Amino acid sequence: MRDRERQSRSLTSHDVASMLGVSRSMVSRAFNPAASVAPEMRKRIIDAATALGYQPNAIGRSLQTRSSKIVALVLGTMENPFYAQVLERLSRELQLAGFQSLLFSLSPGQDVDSQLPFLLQYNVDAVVIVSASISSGVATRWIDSGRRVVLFNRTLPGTPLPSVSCDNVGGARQIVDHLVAQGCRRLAFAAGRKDTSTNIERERGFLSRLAEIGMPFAGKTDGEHCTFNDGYKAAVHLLDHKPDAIFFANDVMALGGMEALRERGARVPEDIAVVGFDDIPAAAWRTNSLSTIRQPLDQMAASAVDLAVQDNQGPELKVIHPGTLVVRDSSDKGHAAAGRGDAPAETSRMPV
Amino acid sequence: MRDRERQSRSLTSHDVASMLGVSRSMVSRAFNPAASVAPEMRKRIIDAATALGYQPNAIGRSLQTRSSKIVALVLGTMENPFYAQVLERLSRELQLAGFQSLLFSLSPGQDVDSQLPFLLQYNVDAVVIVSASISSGVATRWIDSGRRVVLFNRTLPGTPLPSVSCDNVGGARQIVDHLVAQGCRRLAFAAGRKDTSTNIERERGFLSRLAEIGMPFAGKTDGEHCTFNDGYKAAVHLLDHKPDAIFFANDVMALGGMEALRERGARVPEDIAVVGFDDIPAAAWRTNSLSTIRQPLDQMAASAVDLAVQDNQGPELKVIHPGTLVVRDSSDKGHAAAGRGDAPAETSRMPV
DNA sequence: CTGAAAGCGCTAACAG
DNA sequence: CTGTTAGCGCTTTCAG
Repeated sequence: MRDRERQSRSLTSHDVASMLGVSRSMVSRAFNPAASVAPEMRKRIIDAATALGYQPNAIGRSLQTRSSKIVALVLGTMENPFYAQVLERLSRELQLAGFQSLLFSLSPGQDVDSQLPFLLQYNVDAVVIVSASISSGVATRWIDSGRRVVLFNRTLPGTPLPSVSCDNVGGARQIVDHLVAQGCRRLAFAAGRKDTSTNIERERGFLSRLAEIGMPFAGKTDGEHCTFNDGYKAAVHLLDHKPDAIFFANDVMALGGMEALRERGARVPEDIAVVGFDDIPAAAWRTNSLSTIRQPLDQMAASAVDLAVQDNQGPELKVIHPGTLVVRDSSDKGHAAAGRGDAPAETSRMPV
Repeated sequence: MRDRERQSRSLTSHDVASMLGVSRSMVSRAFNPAASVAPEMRKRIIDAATALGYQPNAIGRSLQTRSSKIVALVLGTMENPFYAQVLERLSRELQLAGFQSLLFSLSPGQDVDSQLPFLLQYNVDAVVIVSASISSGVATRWIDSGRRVVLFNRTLPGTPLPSVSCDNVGGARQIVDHLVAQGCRRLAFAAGRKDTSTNIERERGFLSRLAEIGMPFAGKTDGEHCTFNDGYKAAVHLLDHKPDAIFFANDVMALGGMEALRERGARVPEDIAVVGFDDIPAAAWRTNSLSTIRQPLDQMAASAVDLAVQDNQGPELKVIHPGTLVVRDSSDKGHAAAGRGDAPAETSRMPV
């Protein structure tokens, strides 16, 4: 239908400009909605550009504008499927806002600091740190360099770094109330990594709510990591404390824990109720049917993108989204051993 | 210890050059190992640069060299945890080779074509397409533009696009042999999406091996997608055919299928053996203990990076890595109902 | 081995 | 509204 170039040298604004007998500035302006250009002029340029297959070169533009329209996403291991979801939402949300995502996958043990020079080299407009640790020294150097840093599901005490996270404290408190309402009286907590703010907050919420209602807690374990295996081991240890409910720091651990419980002959939820945190896809699989706190990923991703690239330097430097308690079989004594339908239990009962 | 700038304007090669009384060219050369520079001169420059905190700006360099040192990673949804692993390995491998990864997460139904203009804008050196469909028209346009396109776990018949994948046909054949050795005689196949090459190849291997050994197959289902739910439904349907073994097109489906089987009272593996494909982390969880074909991700990622950025324009345009059969409880009739140890079954028995 | 000059592709300030 | 001019930060001939 229309001609198409076959040369490998890419076109420049000069090419389309000279073909139309206008200046390079005009084709630049034509692609900038905010620039004032005669409507028919703009149309003529855009038409010619599309016919030729011309697209403004982002590298050239970045050099001039000092903005690459790229946001760096830094994350550690993705052993926890929750982070795969986070990554997906964040990058989609960024695309919607006209940004691209540069991915930095850190090897275990490696911290952000070592990769920072590379980020700087690419003039990224902002950095979203998802599941990795950053030292406060580096963080302030970043802020000084004028770039924005946003922490996702992490907070860094002592630095004014904007962050967005789920209400871990509130979620844990919801869980306590739910378990107590189910008739549980001996609640235990299986912690993940001690040095992550998510884990610390979930534990704090759990303990504080228990204290408020005057109920002693049955026991807790400290974990090295947050894996299926850690959950398994935690459950084995916690069995010594004879709990009637265990709150695991995240879903992956809870799944491991449930397996241990089943093997030891403890029925879930009749003998021991189990609740996790995150609402990963596997939690909804009816094999597991794990009660959990659902993190509002879409809203969290949107907030993160706002903080990273929108220039609403508003007051909300720490955005906290409430999570939703999703009650499934693992903690629902009322429905325990009730009849099951024909389709997998992807739908779940929500609390009233 | 050493002084550190606190200005937000970033340093340029000019800054360090003028401080040392040399030309900008020299500092550029100092950072290029291939350039000929007097050793002590290079040291002087590098020292000054590090003291100042100077790093060459990648955008400026890209403009000049026409190489951004960025590779685009295109992928669809990450509902299947296998792709999270793929992403992680690919980006790590790229970093090792000195490249950064630009991530393109496509919404369901969206194809690569629509995002292509953006990729072009950033002068990415190559594109690795992981789990998405690309039209052959677009593919050839890409090749014409001089950039390299590599398909990961996908092939696009009719185009000479380099690809790297696991030996799906061979893996499926291994599975048939294994199941037959276990005494199974009525093998069924639960397919995933009909339009993915992985699914097609796995089915072909399965059927061809059955034909070779003269064994009829017990039945198969066609899936719309590749989810847990699809596996569940497939298992329900396949039960009508009274199979004694089911090969699911991937692990996620197999997990869904096993759940359906358990609910219907079919014991795994005693009544029905189950095998998946991919070896996602959840397959090793002892809850599931799913036999599967492990894809050699590290090697596959390395190959993909080679094809994408190394200039070994060798003959191997289609790299196929063999998978490894991992036998776990779900297909191991010999060990079925055997005693279990104290630790989760992360280790697995390999075939002799 | 080093310096000077040119230019990658683009946008923005300044005139008209 | 449009053209001209001047760089963004870097590498790369080309001379010396």
